[in-house]
Amino acid sequence: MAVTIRDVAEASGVHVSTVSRAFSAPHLVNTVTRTRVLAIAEDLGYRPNRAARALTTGRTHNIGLIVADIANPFFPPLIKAAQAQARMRDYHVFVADTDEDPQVEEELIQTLTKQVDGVLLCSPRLTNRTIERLREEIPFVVVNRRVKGMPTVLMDVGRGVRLAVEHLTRLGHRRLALVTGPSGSWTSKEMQAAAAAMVEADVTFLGPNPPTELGGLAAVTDVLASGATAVLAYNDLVAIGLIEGLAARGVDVPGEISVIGVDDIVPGRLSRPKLTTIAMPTAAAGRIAVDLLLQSVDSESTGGVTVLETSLIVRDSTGENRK
Amino acid sequence: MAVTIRDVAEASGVHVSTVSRAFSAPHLVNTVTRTRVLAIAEDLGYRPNRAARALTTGRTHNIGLIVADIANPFFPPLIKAAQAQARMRDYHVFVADTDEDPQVEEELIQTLTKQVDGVLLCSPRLTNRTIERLREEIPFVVVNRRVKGMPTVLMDVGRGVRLAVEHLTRLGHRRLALVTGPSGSWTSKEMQAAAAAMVEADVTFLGPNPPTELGGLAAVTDVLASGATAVLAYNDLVAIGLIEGLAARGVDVPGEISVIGVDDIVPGRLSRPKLTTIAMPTAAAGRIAVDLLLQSVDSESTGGVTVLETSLIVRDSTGENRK
DNA sequence: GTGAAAGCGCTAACAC
DNA sequence: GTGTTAGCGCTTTCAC
Repeated sequence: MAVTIRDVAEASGVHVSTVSRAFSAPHLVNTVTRTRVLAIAEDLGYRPNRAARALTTGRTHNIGLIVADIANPFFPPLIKAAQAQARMRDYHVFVADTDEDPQVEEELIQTLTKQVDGVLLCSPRLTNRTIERLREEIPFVVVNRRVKGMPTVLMDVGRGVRLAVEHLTRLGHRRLALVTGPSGSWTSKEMQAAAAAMVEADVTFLGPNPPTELGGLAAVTDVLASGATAVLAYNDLVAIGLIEGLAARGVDVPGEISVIGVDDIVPGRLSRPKLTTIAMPTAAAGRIAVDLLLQSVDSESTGGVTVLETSLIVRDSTGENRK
Repeated sequence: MAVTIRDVAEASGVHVSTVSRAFSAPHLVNTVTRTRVLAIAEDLGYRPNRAARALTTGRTHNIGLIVADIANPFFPPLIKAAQAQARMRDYHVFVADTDEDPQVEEELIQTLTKQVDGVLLCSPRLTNRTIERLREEIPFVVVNRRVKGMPTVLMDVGRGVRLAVEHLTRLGHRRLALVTGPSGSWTSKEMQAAAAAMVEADVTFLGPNPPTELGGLAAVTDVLASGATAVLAYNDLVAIGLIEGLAARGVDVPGEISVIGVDDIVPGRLSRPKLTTIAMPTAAAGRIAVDLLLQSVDSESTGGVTVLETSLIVRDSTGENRK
């Protein structure tokens, strides 16, 4: 077995409680004793057992991060940032993938609950009811979805949509299409609301669609039928599918139709034409969500909504309306 | 506090040890008692505290997964698969990102060690010495690197290279360039060895290069100077950078130069021309690595190398040599 | 400033 | 088949 607090105590000729204090309440122990104990601990390669500590303190120093799909390019930057921020604060993070299945999501939260101080829920598929019920057992922070009374991190896609529409109208586009996402998506609703409020352009809504390349591919016919000269897609994956589908029909992007995505995922930067997109600050969202979570862990904080700015990144998939 | 084993014991009028057994050794307890206890536990919403359990059993039912960079598109499918497999076996997984920093990597292993039964090291940046030393404290499985005496999961990129070269020679290419990766990369060495062994073609080695789009972009001049009509890149990111750089010089892919990548990441499927690539079975690697790890956790298994097949996916970035 | 003792939630001999 | 007891590694009163 690994070296325990008792080994350190024996080696330094003090009681275990003194060793414990040397680590978790240094000011309570004589400087000389402390430095000696710490030195011996270091020497022996002692590391406090966090799980054992958690048993008495009630703080595991772990958090859970639950996402719908790790492999969706939208999430990795968020996971990376959340994990980095957690590490900065001396927390470890369990990452779990629900495969978009609400039942798995609930099960995961349940089994994780005893081992973490809080859970980050990213784009949860659970009902609000269920989330509120589970909230009794463990603090949450929700990302990318609005849940009443719960700390929430949102990205202001509405602003991005306004910027995008302005960008397009400046390029002479008047007839726009919005290829929406899944019907349950908060982001999709926000986009629709923002687009509908714009008077500069005439926007047709096309959807709902799966939030994937295939979703975009399948929407091409409708887009063409709509007569729009510019399309705003639910996300970059859909936008890429759209561009691909248009190319297959011999329609040039941005020559004949302009396309804008949402998210700013890596493939969008790498595909050609490079995608103009509404950038979602996913890394910032991850970082901030962790801060909020740790904060709410030791302060019983009530809900509160943090909204992060989005921005428009103009690349090569948008151009002047030539019709 | 949440409901504990003691609450269940009281509510069911049995001793805690009976409740414990009802969960962890069901066959040792009378069927009637067991079902009653289980029912009451369910009723109370009791969930065994895994951390407390770990204290006595020595099994945390957690594993650690350490990767160099979560945001690198190569890893998410691996993480996803590993996590899914772990969940199937009732394990949770800590995911940590080292930011390519060996020191962070070691620190992470150290602090994780007490909370996990084993660690999955993906493309570790640590020296073999260090890994072997840390091996004393916790079981490892290493992915994507060869470490003596340690269970290892490798992907046979050599085979992929052979398939790629055959594909290219069949298309009439005789002068090839291999844009290598970072000097320390095991995969890069394997690729060089495999390419050097092919007699059908004349291969120029260009590198080392950073394993990124920028690395590819920067290698364009050398590629052009080499006179090669086809290029094999260290990975898809490099290949995409290469294609981009060639396009900037007015060189058409695959019209004038063919390009093949390695990995089969999402952006490669989405970029245009769609990338011909040597597909790395990352999901399978994650799944199998977890199995090996859990196996070695309770069997003191000695090292052993599992090699997974790669394959060539022909898409649109390769074509006939017209020179 | 330090030691002694109790206890966190659970499992694992050992009795009976 | 079930209760008793001890103890996993640690923190936290409470004495002294």
